[in-house]
Amino acid sequence: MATSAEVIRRLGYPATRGRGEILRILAESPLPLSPKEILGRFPAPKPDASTVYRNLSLLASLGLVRSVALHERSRRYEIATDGVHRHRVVCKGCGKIESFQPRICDLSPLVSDIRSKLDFDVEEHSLEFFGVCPQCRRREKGR
Amino acid sequence: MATSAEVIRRLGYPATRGRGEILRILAESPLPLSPKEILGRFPAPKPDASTVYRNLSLLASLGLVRSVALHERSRRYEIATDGVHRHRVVCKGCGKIESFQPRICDLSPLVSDIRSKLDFDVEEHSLEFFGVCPQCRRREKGR
DNA sequence: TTGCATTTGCAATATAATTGCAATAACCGG
DNA sequence: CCGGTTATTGCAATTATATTGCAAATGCAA
Repeated sequence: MATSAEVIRRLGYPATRGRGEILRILAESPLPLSPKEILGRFPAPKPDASTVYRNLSLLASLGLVRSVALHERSRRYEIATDGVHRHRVVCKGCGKIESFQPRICDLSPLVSDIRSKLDFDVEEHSLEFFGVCPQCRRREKGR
Repeated sequence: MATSAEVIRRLGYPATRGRGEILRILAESPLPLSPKEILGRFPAPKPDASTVYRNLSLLASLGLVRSVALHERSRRYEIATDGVHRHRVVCKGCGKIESFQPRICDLSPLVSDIRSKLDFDVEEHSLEFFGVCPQCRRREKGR
């Protein structure tokens, strides 16, 4: 099994400490993280924030991480584990985020629809759910 | 049919010029717009940007507009026409955005999955597609 | 038309992301 | 393992996006 350093090098870029740490931090997180959160989890010495931003852009362009848009001010990122596809559920009450791997995620009817109507080749999609978590539901009922 | 001013008033807020214009601008746009683009389409006298931000937040909390996250630096907004459900396709090459109304959008298997695994009540979802538009596909092939 | 509550414009501030440049770290060949 | 080359990093400045306090202006019900 290839280490993340090997993967980065094979793609033609130096495997610096920051790049390895970002991949490790994201791989260990069940939730997508913002650049600030990623920086917060760096072991000392922490790099500059600009380094984190630059590396996230690079890793995203290499397809090793993906950005996740949850209608927030800041972007989040998650590890792009090959073949593993994840979605998120965000609680409208408390903002809690849960990530899950769907048993099934068949959007092919939609993708064909897009193909025939708009002539776009769809390569990726991003699907997020918004709702109420069990805790907030109880709180709402209590009122 | 109720005017947008009536709808806003009925929800308990003064129907100011800015609010009406935002709803009109979004209703006339086939694509979701950023706050800056919305401001750009305002007829003179243009309001301050802060007014646009404040009103977008208010209208979103009232459910009259929805924010759309396309992995960009800024959020976009679209009109929340009752019962009409839309998705977007973004071209990775040129950034072109197309909006479409799916013939079918049945995510109920996923919603039940979320219900049983995470116990969240899902109320909304957000589904975006990323791919290559016909123009960019031709450009790529040409190379 | 008047009075009250809310919103607006303006300026200041906060937060997120990007950039230029000199110092530093990573990598390759020997 | 060592030096030379190249890319990256830290730092500071800058830009873009969004938020806030407050006095003046506006919306609207009576």
